[in-house]
Amino acid sequence: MKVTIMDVANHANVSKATVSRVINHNPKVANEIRKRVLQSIKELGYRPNAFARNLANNSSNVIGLILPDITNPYFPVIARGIEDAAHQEGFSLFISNTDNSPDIEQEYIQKMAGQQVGGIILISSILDEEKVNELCELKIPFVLCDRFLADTPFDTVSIDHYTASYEAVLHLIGNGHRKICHLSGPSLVQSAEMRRQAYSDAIQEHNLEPCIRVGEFSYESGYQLMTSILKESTPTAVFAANDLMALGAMNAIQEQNLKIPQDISVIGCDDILFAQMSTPKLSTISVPAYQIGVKAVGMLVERIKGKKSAAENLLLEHEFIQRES
Amino acid sequence: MKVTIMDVANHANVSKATVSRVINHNPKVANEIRKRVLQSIKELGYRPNAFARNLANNSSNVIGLILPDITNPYFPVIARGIEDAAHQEGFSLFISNTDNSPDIEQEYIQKMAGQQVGGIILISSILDEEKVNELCELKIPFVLCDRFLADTPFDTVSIDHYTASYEAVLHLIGNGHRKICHLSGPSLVQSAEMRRQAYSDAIQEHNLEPCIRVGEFSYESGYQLMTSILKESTPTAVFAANDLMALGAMNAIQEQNLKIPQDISVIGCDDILFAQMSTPKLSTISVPAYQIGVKAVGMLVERIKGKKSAAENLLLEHEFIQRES
DNA sequence: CTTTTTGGTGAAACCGGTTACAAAGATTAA
DNA sequence: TTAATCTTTGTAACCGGTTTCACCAAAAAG
Repeated sequence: MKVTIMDVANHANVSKATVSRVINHNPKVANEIRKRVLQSIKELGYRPNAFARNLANNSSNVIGLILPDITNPYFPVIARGIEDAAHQEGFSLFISNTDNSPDIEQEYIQKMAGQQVGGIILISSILDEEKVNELCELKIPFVLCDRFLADTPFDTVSIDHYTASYEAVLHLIGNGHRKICHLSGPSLVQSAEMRRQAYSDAIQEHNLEPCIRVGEFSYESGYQLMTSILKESTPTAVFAANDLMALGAMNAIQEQNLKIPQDISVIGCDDILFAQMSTPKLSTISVPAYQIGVKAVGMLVERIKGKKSAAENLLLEHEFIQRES
Repeated sequence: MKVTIMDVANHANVSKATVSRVINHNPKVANEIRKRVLQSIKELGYRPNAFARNLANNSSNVIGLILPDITNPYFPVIARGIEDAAHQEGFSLFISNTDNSPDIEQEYIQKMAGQQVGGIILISSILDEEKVNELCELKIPFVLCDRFLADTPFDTVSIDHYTASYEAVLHLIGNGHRKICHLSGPSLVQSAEMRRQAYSDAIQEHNLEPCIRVGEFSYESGYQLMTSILKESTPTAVFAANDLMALGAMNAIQEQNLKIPQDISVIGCDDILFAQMSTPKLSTISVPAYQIGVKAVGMLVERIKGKKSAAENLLLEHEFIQRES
């Protein structure tokens, strides 16, 4: 049988109120009694029931994390940052994968809301106006991470995808490349959209020929898109929307016995662990994923505690990392 | 203000009991009234309070996952399997990283137990007798995943690390290798221990010279161990305790301008995503990580529902995957 | 030596649900 | 027509905590 606060109270010969006070470090409990209660708690192996507690003070110490796919190497780093920060703040972490499906995303948000999470960190696939309104109606704190609409009423943390990508493409152009392709992510994903836009703008401003292929944020997709490109022509550089695609593209390029970077340069984005393990090592845009997670929790907790009013839009620093590709 | 069951009851002109019945799909509610209640729920945007619910029926629909590090590419796959299966079964998922620290592990187990999780899936770093006893006293269902002591009172899911590793080493020996090194994981981690043992046994049985280096389950560690080995001598094959180490070792080997597999063969373990992306592609032991996760949830849920008595020890099939290394 | 203040404690209400039980109305059997 | 039964609904107790408030004893003040 479970031991309840009542058992402790009886065992220590006090009322449940007193036990509760001891648990919550309420200072106005006589030292002697406090000791007795603590002793009883030990002896009985009492653990307060979190449900009852949360119910009584109408608060929750869990936050939810909804992301596309923990299996994609970019996200575990964010997740880790979130988890570490959350535990630091005394929160537990729910986690859910959406596979970029708006329906699943919706379902999980509802589910978490129903589970009384204190707030949700959302790395959303697709957030349109309508969706945002729905979220507002849930009356739950949200922090949007990594990707989102320009004008949301929520707190956000991310990097400046546009500028980062723009710089990367500029870097290629500066190195004399004139035929630069872009492997883009799913057309509805905001971050993919911004990278694509940055690429287009940079290309246009230099009067170059754009070449965009849209696929998934995966290794296979990168491989396939690149293979299909190589069937038609041979660019001198590729800018991929993320490292996984870049790695896939590299594989496709090498299969055609082309040399990287001599024949084709490749730039990725995210700087996942494996960017530095590939041969040649992948040049990429480094994203402070762990920090994004940490900051997201910081903002969310502030909002949960009601310390914030206006929505904050935080952009962290990115960095172009020149490696061997 | 939050909408409670009472608000709904008033709005629909019934008692809270009836509303509760409607929510729980209790069949004995008149159709007309059911409709009215459902209507009110919609209109008021009512969401039942999970804390109150769990408190009332003294049950929890969340399970906890404690693992070493979600950032290690092997674990997200297990985690994904767990998450998918958990949601399928109507459970939510808590997640925590221990970094292989027994203390942190202990802390998180306590925390989850205090959060009233229905059960815990533990991918534990170190589980000795004493620790196991502590877990037993928590009176919470546990499923041990991937690594554990031989004789635990808990359900377990894993592969046969020993046999898998033994076969891999045998494979190398069969290919004529006589100088085979082993890069091992942390000395206290059970799975590392079993792989090491399998290596030792296979080597001894063929009267070969063992060569074991102990490190971390990381890329850097693999790199360093291999570098130090190469300073002393040049083996013809390396069996690494996981793919990350194998990849690190490959990097070290290639830096010395040695060819894989011509000069040195490398075998890893886990078959992480990047095993197939490296050049050359890494030969490895494929572990059904996703399935491990799924099975773990299955067993845990059965136990939570009290459908099991004896502890079950499940071993899933592994497979040696011959690639290019 | 009263009177007021202070500090510590317990009784009871409350958080938002679930559920055993009683009761009322409708239906069926006698 | 009346008794027996079955449905459907409401009342109230309960889950395990937190917290307000009243109360009492001891200390401080008058």
